[in-house]
Amino acid sequence: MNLPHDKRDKKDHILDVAEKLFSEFGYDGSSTRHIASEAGVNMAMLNYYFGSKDGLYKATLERRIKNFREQLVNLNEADISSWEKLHRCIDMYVDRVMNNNCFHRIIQRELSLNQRSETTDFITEILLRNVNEVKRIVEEGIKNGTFRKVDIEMTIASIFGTKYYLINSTHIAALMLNKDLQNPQVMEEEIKPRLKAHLNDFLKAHLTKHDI
Amino acid sequence: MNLPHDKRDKKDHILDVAEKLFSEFGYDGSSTRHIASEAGVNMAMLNYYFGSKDGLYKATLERRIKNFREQLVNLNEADISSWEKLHRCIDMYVDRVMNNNCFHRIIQRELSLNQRSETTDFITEILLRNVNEVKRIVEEGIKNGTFRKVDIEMTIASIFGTKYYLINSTHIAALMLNKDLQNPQVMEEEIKPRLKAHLNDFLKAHLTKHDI
DNA sequence: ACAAATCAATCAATCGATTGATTAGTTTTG
DNA sequence: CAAAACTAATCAATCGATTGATTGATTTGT
Repeated sequence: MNLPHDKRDKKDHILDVAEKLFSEFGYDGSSTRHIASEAGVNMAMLNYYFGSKDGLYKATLERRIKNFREQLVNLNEADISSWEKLHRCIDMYVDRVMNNNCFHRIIQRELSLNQRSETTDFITEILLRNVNEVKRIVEEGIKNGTFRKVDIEMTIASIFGTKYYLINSTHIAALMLNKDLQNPQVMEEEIKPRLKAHLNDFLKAHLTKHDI
Repeated sequence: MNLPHDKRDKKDHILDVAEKLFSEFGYDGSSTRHIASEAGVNMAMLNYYFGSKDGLYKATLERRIKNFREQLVNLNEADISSWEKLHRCIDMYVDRVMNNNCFHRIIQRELSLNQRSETTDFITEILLRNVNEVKRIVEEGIKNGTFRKVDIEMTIASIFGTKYYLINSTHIAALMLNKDLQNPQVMEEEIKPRLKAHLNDFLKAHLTKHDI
């Protein structure tokens, strides 16, 4: 329960706490009272600042999504090989996901609920850009003969699914890897480079045209 | 709202409805009133049959888990190649997951919540068996020289993550694939064989010892 | 064989607790 | 002092759960 220093810090502090609790207990599982007490503020402040619980929820999402948008890079123009594009894309993507794993847990759960809302559509639209970026790179690589012909969509499912498994099935992944995935240092120094290495390694094997 | 014929059918009917709603809205998002009305029974019947909401929840899980246990096959003894073991394992696994995607959505969400409970531990234990089964096959394949040396745990994360992406990120996956993933027939006739083909294809490329 | 007793199944009504939200009043700040 | 920031108290609504009553079928007693 770190006490904030000024107003800006305070709102951000509340958002930090809310994001953490939403990621742990889900939207319905996180009561406004719980969030307020955990953040060390009066319950009414949540409505004062964010209007409603839903407003608070959306605020936690929009804060990250804004950051998301800024980081969107266009690798299309780059005069580099398809391999290099893929390599850089994975590098950026893994960094982004691993550094905001609470946020990604939230949106993952949001997408796994079948109820379609404006929030869901919004998130879907954002994530679809990542998908299409990777898709374009692989398609181009196949077209220019660099890559082997593979099931592109399923390949993408494997790429994105691998990181989903690591950050959304923490319990099992932690037992399997025998690592403490709650520890940020372990994530940063061990898991992140290992995930990058694996994705690059498996994509190399998967996309390379081996002996016919 | 199909009306059941006898008591057994009725309990099963309630479990069917509960499973569907839990998978759609989550545990906290599914009220007992909603479940009861959707199942066409009086609210009190849920407590009468299952003791509590939590009891109903566990009953939905245990019904499938029981089935899970029965399907657990030991591929260890089989006198077949590592490739064949892996192939059969994936085949069984994909079938099982795709045929019970509501159930798998529930347990996946359960694992993504950070709160450890007896239910969580129970599920973790079950799923860990699948992980270890695959792990053993790959380890053995590497040891006897059939497979290339790879990051085993990350490879497993890719296998399980791929299906996870398809059934838990339905919105995005559906847009990416341009398929109706809510349609059971599409899942059965198109997605399932395609996923199997992809997993086998990518694992072949990934685990084969190519030119040194 | 037949009434009495017992049972599981079901219902409407309602319980206390908790939810998100709001109010009216107080303190802080510029 | 006036606006912004904050609080305690309280709101109606909904939550999961329980109650007592009723039904229809089954079992028991004679």
